[in-house]
Amino acid sequence: MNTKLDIVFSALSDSTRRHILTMLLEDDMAVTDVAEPFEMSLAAISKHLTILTRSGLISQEKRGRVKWCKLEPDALRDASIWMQSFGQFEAVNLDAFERFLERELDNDTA
Amino acid sequence: MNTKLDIVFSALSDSTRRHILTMLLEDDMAVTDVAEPFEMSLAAISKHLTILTRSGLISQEKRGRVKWCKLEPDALRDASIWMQSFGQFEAVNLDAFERFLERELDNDTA
DNA sequence: CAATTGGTCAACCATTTGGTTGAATATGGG
DNA sequence: CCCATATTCAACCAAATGGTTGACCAATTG
Repeated sequence: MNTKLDIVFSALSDSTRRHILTMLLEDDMAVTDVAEPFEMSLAAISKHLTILTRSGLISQEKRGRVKWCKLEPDALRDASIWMQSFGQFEAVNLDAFERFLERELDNDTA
Repeated sequence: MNTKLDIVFSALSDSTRRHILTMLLEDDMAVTDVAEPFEMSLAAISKHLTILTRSGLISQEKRGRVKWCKLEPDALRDASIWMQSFGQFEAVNLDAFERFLERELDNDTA
């Protein structure tokens, strides 16, 4: 069985893809620009973006010859609910989160 | 690179393993009892439990010849923080969660 | 001790994953 | 029209994943 939850968690289990998601927090981006900071082929990034799209975590829209990638944070909803249940986590502290993100971007870049 | 977050999300991306986690919400269980409801070999479940242990989501302790499995919800903390950032989800509603879990257990069993 | 129970290990297998490269397909600009 | 740009496709590859079976080891019980 391959539920939505499988697909979302599996999409999140790769640090390149998580890094892409954090980049898209800033703004929508074209595929080529998403690929720029990574040391891997454009085709590889294109595949990652396909996986993210299948998971619903981003959407892609072609305008002219560029394909724009847009974060779709609602896709995390069910997964987040599933997870929170196990720990009853308090609401997230945004300062702590920014520090966390910096750490993530330093340690976790492809 | 294979960060902690990779390992946790990857552990969560399998519905058998998520089902095991929900079983362990009830109580600690022996490996054989964890395996009982699944239509797969004990060895397969043993592997899943190893993956969950490596991820920190559960711990295992051998007492006599029985190995007890225990949920370790703290392991979800960083992952949950990471996820919440993308949606600023409100604190989880426990009733909604119970409905969600029932759905999960009905649809998502191995 | 012998037999049973609980669990893992090892070897194997099919499928998926994450990457590569080179060709192909739009689309836009001069 | 021709060329450059943006992106995907196709074929390939190595490694990881999720499962199987049978042998194995450890602990309990009769």
